[in-house]
Amino acid sequence: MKISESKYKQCLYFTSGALARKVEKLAAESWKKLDLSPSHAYLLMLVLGEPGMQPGVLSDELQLSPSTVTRLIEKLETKKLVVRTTEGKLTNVYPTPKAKEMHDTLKLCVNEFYEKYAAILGKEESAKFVRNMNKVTDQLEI
Amino acid sequence: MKISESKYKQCLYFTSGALARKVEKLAAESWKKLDLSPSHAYLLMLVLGEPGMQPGVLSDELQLSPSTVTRLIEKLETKKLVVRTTEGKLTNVYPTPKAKEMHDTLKLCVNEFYEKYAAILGKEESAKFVRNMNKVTDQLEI
DNA sequence: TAATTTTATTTGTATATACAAATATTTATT
DNA sequence: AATAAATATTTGTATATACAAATAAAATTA
Repeated sequence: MKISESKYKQCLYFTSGALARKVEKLAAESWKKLDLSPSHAYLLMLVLGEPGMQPGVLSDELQLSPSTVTRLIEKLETKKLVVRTTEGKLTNVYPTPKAKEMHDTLKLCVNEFYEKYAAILGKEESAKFVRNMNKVTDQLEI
Repeated sequence: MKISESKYKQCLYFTSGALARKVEKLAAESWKKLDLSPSHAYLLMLVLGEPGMQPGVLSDELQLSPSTVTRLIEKLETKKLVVRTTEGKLTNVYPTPKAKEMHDTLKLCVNEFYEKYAAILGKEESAKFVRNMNKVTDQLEI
């Protein structure tokens, strides 16, 4: 059943949830070849772009709670993709050589994902839609 | 940090996830007084509206996987809000008297939630936005 | 009618996520 | 300097969600 046929099609809760789950699935496909979930992949890319980035900053950038970020980092650590160093109350997260080797492939995956949805929604359309979602999300900030 | 300041602000994955989490939080507030999560509340309202509704139909309406619907029903069962009867391969889900007593309050909660986001986003704006999200979600159907 | 396929539902298991509390460190205040 | 407050991170625990496999029943086909 399409969401536009559901009884709750006018409800923001359902609509945003359903969209996120569908996008999640689409994104997951793009990173499956690297055996990473989208969240892990995005975190890793942030760390590759700025080695030593701290959990708090990652949490801000990823719009995820600090505890979630810790959990994501832990998993990437077991995969030997990042290492943590602690000095005082601060933690720095660094990519391993193994992660660095993956950098180009990661970029390709981002691009593949982008091309996939842009092909369906249209480049301009999807860009506009994303901007609109950001606006709404920021407005809902309490 | 606002999502519009994040490095991934142009990414559909992040954008849709962040929005859904924020909306989830907003919705959860509205149902907290009934000690229900939004998903449980919506499922319950479907069952109240059409007693005997089957898990498969609920799964369709809620845009959730069948197994997730089973889990939601199980929880509502332990709260004595629904009961299941099985005949053959079909299952029917019925609201209990306790659930029926809650019906009006549930409707109020839906309304409160709606008013809350409509006040922030504007009635027309939010309706348009929701329609647009549905369109995108349906397009992403694979 | 027997065998096969399809359909409906549940179960086992895994995941991402968050809240609240705990820990540890730094900064500010008195 | 000692105490208090703020900050950064992690841990314990709980949740919603889904996939894949299992179960069971109904519908179709041979």
